[in-house]
Amino acid sequence: MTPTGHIRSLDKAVDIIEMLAAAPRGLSVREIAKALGFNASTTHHLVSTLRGRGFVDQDPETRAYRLGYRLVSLVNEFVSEADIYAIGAGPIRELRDRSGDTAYLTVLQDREIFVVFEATGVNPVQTRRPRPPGQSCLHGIASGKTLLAYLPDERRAPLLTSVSLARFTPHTITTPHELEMELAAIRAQGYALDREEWLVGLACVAAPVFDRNGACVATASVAYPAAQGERRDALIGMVGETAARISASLGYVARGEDAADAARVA
Amino acid sequence: MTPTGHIRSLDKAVDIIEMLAAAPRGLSVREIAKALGFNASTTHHLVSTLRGRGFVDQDPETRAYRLGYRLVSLVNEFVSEADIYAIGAGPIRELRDRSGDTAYLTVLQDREIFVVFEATGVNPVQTRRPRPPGQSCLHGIASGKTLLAYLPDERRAPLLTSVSLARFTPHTITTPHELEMELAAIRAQGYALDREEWLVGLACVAAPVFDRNGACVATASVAYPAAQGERRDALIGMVGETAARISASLGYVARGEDAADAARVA
DNA sequence: AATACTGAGTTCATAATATGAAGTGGCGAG
DNA sequence: CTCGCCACTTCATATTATGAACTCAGTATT
Repeated sequence: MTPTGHIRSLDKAVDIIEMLAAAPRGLSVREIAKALGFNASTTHHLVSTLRGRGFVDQDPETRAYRLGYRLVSLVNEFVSEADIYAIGAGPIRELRDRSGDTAYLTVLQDREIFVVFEATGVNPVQTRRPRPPGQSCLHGIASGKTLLAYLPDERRAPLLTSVSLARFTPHTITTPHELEMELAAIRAQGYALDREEWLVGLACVAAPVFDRNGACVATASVAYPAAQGERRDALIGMVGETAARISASLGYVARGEDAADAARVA
Repeated sequence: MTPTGHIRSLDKAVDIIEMLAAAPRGLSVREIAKALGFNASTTHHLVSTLRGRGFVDQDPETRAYRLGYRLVSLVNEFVSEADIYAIGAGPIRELRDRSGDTAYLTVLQDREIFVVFEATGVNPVQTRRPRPPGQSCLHGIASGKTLLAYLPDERRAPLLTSVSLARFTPHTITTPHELEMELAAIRAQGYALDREEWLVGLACVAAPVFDRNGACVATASVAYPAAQGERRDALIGMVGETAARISASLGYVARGEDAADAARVA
């Protein structure tokens, strides 16, 4: 169970940080110690060390501890400097390792889909075809449909009217109405499928990646042989987890209602 | 020097986290160990423990370590749930303890200034006066001027035209032009002063608090006897630090140019 | 007003554990 | 093929985190 060289005191410190993160109003040493089953003295030493580094703040009057400004600013500086590629490559490779399929990280640039990173899998699927020049394929692949689905209305509308809904296979969506229905379905379920719409024999699953402002800035996706239809649900799960993880690394927080929470006042 | 019960391994882990936060592209175990002067094995144990908790991510191919999604999401959840009061009260109390003066945390609600939290100091200053009903005092106090100064133009303009620039003392700013000049100066220097503009004998220093979107959502301020003019510069420093710290806790990152960095692609 | 709680922070002997030198295995360069 | 580099593991040992008991201060109870 325990990996080699697990450092206990650090593990405890992480427990404390996790606990404090879930308690915006702050906690006393005693509360932490009791909840986590630590000795009060040990807890105090740990918290005090964290406080010395600004990872934890203490209210000088109530003596309650709370997540510290240093930790918050550290993470936020990291998030604002990190780019999609640096953060996404690792999880996409893990997705490839878990699924065995080729996994992709894609973004929308201008009106073209762009593969930021690709981790080639061991399962053999043909995923490339001669690219008709000037023809966008946003409507024919899972990642393209995902990027379209989560685009703000004012950007999606012009794109939809100008994009040619070229047919690639018998399954390609070729009418604006069908496409709108499909995009709505994608938003409702949180992932997109490609059922041999771009290349016969090729199936895909894609899920949206959000940044800290809740904008869909990328997709995670895998391509697998359409013949292995029974793997679909498992892949949906994996792709969703991967996308959620990259989103979290970008500072995305799933919100209940709106984003105004952050600025609310007691 | 070392506070009681300083836990070394945790301190080292914090060093590692700080280092990783400054390296969005990731670092190898060796690089970390060399830079921090740790044994490679020790470093590996620490990093491995952090990885086990998701505080650090490892690229499965390059094996480079990077700040982990769990840590990022933890902090961002904390930030979006925490409110100004919970985060600001501690630092404001510390400001009071450092300065000896009464310290305030204020916000703008509708068109009125509202004291979210007040830490009463030991230095005696009269800070209250009979409040003329219906009369706003945004233009007469340091925190009010700060809130006005950092308001987006479209919100400031209507407020400035509707606010009555009532005179409270001989030093009160009473013309729209003077006020505009003052607000510009406040934005340029990053803090505001009140030179007996509201109450004779009362001086104030205020600095803006920003949230993660860069909006000024509050101010930190202190009130001190105008007779102690020589303390002004020291107070400006303290108030500025306090405000910066609260801003950092709210997820604010001072940005070089614009806020689009977060969404940039490699 | 005196007493008993409760909780933060400290102390210190000791058991527990992080440490780091040396070693393994895997990968890439020459 | 060999060498060197690096992530990772091992394990004996010295370092260090641990926790029972304590102090101190504030607050509730009698």
